[in-house]
Amino acid sequence: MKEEFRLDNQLCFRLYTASRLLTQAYNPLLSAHGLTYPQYLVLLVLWENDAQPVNDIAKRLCLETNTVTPLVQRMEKQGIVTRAKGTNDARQIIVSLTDKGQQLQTALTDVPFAVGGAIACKSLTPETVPALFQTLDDVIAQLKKSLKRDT
Amino acid sequence: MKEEFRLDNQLCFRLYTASRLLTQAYNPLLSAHGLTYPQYLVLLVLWENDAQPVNDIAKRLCLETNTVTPLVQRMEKQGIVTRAKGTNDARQIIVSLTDKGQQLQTALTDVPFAVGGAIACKSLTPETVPALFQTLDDVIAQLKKSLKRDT
DNA sequence: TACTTTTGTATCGCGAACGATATAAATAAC
DNA sequence: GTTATTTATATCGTTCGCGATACAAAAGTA
Repeated sequence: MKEEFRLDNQLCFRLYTASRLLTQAYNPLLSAHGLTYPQYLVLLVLWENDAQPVNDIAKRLCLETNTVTPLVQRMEKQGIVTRAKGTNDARQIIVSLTDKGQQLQTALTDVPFAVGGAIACKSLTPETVPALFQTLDDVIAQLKKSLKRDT
Repeated sequence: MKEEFRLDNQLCFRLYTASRLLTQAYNPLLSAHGLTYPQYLVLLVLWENDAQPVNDIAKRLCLETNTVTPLVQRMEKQGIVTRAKGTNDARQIIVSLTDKGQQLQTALTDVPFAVGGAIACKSLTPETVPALFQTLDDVIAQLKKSLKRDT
């Protein structure tokens, strides 16, 4: 059994597991408002900048448009966002928050704190978190480059 | 716009993105052999310990059995593993590697190196990686505790 | 022994993710 | 100005991931 194949030596498995479990921690908080985690991400994007085309949302979340399109369509059905043809570019679909979508920000105020509580551990301190963020950002940037190259 | 809602302050979004992109880096290497990343994880588990019940595989990967069952069924169809009723406990399904499943380890020898190359960046050094692993393991352990509590 | 509870898999349904493909609008090339 | 190419979404098919549920085998209890 080669060392490189040991599950405990895999960065990807750790990221995969941490991501899934942390998403699960969000779940009860979000589903109480009829939301999924990816839908919450779309809300975070729109709360920062309302009225964006599908493509911009996808780029911001590093997702493909064929993931974002049905995601946003479901959110439209729930009355959280509206989808309207772009005026400058008729190909674009501009996604905007409805009042309900705006108000969700207030309803979800305590979500970041609740999740922060669920994840709090001695490895996550005001001193270590910035380094962790930096590392993950670096890895993400590097992967974007690598994945772009062999397209 | 509250600071806690900024996408750039979210640990979960970073983990989610890093996990997805790193999985994408595995994809061309694995799909060349008809494998997906979760199937590769099952292989890693079985290469470490062959002939395990579905439940043990699921626990090792922090997945539910209703995710692993169909995953393993697909691998059985591909002739990578076999599924047999347990002898001690007739409820268990013991998943074992076929010859083809064993041989895949040789065929995939260079996967860890190729992925290592795709992800190599200045934030990942022999000095920093252990700390990163430790932090992620800590976060995962903490989340397991938190998620178990409110069941 | 009979009855209840727990445990191990499996099935179902839905929402992601994403590769492949389609379509219309915008842009570039000629 | 017509044709070719690129760009922005959308649709389709497959595989996860997981909550809810079903069911049989095992373990515990009366």
